[in-house]
Amino acid sequence: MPTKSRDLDRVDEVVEVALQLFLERGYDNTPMSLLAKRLGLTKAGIYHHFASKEDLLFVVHKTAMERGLQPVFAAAAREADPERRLRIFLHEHARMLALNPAAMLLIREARRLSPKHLQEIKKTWRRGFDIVRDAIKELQQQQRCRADAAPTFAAFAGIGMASWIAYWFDPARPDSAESVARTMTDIFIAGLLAEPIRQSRRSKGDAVLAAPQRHRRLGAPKAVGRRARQRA
Amino acid sequence: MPTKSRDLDRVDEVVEVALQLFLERGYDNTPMSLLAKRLGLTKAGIYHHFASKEDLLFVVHKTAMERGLQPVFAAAAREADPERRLRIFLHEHARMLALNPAAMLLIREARRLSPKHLQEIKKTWRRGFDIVRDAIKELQQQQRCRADAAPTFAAFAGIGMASWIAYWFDPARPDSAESVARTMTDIFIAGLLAEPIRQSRRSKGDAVLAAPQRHRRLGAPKAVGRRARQRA
DNA sequence: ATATACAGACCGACCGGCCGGTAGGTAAAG
DNA sequence: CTTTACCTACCGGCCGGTCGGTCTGTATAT
Repeated sequence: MPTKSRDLDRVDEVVEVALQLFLERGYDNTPMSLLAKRLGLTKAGIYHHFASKEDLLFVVHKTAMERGLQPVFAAAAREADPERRLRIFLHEHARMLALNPAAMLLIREARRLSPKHLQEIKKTWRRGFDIVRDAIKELQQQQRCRADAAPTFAAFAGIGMASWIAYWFDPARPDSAESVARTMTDIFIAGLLAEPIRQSRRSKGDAVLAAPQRHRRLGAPKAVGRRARQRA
Repeated sequence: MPTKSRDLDRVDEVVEVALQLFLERGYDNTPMSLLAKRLGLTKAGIYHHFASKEDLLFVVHKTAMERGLQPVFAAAAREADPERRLRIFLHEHARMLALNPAAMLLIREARRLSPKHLQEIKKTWRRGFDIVRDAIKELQQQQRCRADAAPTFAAFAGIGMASWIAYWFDPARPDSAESVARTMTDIFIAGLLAEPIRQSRRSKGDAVLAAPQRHRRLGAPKAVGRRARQRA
């Protein structure tokens, strides 16, 4: 007796399984036929609910954002003090990524979206970034943190630190999520609030860094070639 | 007069163009036929040099690691003092990712490698991670930095902060690479060396964080479903 | 110096299979 | 009788990979 409410669930069900599959195998490497099989229906059945594969990816993205990022933004926005706001954002962002690794889809598969859809998704990312950067700006205006760090770079540093969690955190150990989030937030905030100590301008450490080692971008490496060993 | 040396170059040439293409379009989304066209030869021509597409990806990976990561490791390994070693590693790592965005392939496409190849590539990543973690451990043993941070988490924090650069840095503005690297390194080292100030155990800021907001992992969101608007 | 022999680099044509997507029908609910 | 939610059957095209062969440069025997 599949009625109205049951049908609505179907769409969410597809999104849920697609999210999982795209996450495990990657969007490009996930055929619609496999998704259909996992759902116990056929490709045509899915295309009854979604106009295209890319459209499905977009809905998956929106769902993941709503579930993962939006609560983090909301928690931070409630706080007036910039230091605490920053702390809350980074802490919640880190914890979210540790506990909800599905958020990594937002990082990995965003570029498979059509330009128009990508733009919409990026708008949300931007909102989060602005929360962090503005908090840092406020702290600088109130002379409560180092002035030698460009807010944009510092913001990317904090967000990146936390975002990287998705790449290494073991979801089987959710107990340590809190500890990881705490450690990262503490280090970042402490580093941001610290005096720029620059230990005795031109120390030995700086000397090494002052000699900018060139990075080759193109050009011949030694000899990487490996002949094909087929039809042996 | 294409002689011996010219032929060896061919393999590198393929790797170079493949690197570029995999980076721009993604491994799964790059047909061998396109790669062939860019090189001015045919698919069969490529398969004369490489046993399979995955094999090519592996060689591309090895090349990118040799060119991007290895020099960073080497620069850090030369330094005896753990603080300066850490500083050099993070600084060079950040600068490398900003100036050589091709390194992002190592992050993005690693999981398309076969298990055996993936394992080998991961070994190199691990070496870099150990350099950072060990430096932090040394600093703790010498009581030169905060003892409340697990070296593993702190290491991931520092590396993540820098690695994230690949996602946002604009390669068209290479002048700011140095500044970005400097900012991130400064913040991280300062935060690591800082006293764990934990402002008055159980302050208001902590209270918010102490109420761990649950993250849904699965389950029904509000109503994300969008009927397909095809065959309108 | 010329004929012979071989090897590596490469091409045109092709294959089996999969992939995104669709046309047309069916069964059930309202 | 219409709408919704599917399914069966299929299409055109692309994709990784292969096969048989060709061309070119070089090494060797005479």
